[in-house]
Amino acid sequence: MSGAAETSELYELIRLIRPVHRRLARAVEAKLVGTGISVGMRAVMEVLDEAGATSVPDIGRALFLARQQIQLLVNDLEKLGLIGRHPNPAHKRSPLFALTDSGRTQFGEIRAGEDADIALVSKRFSSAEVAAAQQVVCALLDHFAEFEDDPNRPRGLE
Amino acid sequence: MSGAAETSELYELIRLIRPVHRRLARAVEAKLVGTGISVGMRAVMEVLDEAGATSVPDIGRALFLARQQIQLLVNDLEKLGLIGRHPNPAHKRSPLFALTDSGRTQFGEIRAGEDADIALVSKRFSSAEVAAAQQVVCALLDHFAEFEDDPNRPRGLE
DNA sequence: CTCATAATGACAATAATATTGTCATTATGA
DNA sequence: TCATAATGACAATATTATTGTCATTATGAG
Repeated sequence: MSGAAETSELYELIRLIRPVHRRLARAVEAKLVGTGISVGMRAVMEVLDEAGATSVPDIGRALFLARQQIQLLVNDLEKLGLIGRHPNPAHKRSPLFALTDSGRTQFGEIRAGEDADIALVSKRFSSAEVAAAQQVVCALLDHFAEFEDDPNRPRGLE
Repeated sequence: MSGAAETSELYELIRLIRPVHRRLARAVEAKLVGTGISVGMRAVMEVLDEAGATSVPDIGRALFLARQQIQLLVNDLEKLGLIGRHPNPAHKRSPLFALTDSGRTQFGEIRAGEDADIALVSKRFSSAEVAAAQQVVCALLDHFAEFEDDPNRPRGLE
């Protein structure tokens, strides 16, 4: 095993984050043209597909976004019939939202199209390389949470 | 060496990109408070620090941003005296911009502060791990360029 | 050299995303 | 019971990014 990485190596990785974020967003957007689904709406569908019925604030926490932002996306998704609301046993005013059959079908098609592209890249790398990338990026996410004034974080004593 | 990565592994990495981008931007921003320098202006300074005197369109290409965006940032940086213009032998109307002494000093201080944070993360990983991460993310950047309608790309025949 | 084409600065408008604020209502927990 | 936190709803704003236009200057093909 080689020694600790140089700071400059990680810095070069960080410099790639903004451009790659823009390009991924564009790629996702390109596959959504004509569906009436935005990138944000797709992100909410992703959470619901993975976690099942979820409240608006919890979706926000999963996506590191403010609940106000999520509320708008959820409203749009409900209008399109892609998600539906269900009683929340834990909170009378805050319903749970889950994908409808239509929503699940459409999201599956979207994901299948995306995976076709992702597979082209993933096959060029070993499992270990992708895993390392994920761990490093995840560490960045954790470390730089210190500057986050997350409006959704559960408030303890303060 | 293990075999090719699963698509799902790379997908999980991709899901981290947006949140980590936001957090890194916030972290950068936090260190710029009080300097009058924005994240965008800092990005331009980074290009000039690395590449030396550069024209506005070339800065845009380096950052994958439209020249119109760069022009605004460059105007602001010039007003602050952080960059200065120099004649461009290759183009009469398009001057080259370079960091002034003041700009170079300030950028150096900014980078030093950033590196202190980055070092805390980089020391947790091997050089090979960070290199793998960089290669994977770079491959994503390359691959998803297909959806890019880059307004700055040099036009060939079309 | 001439001329069509591309690049550039400048200005403008818009869109998309993200952030912040507020308030009435409902839950939660001490 | 009561102070505190969470939530939906509505609103405003900020930031970033994108797109459009036009006059001027370069560039390169012929």
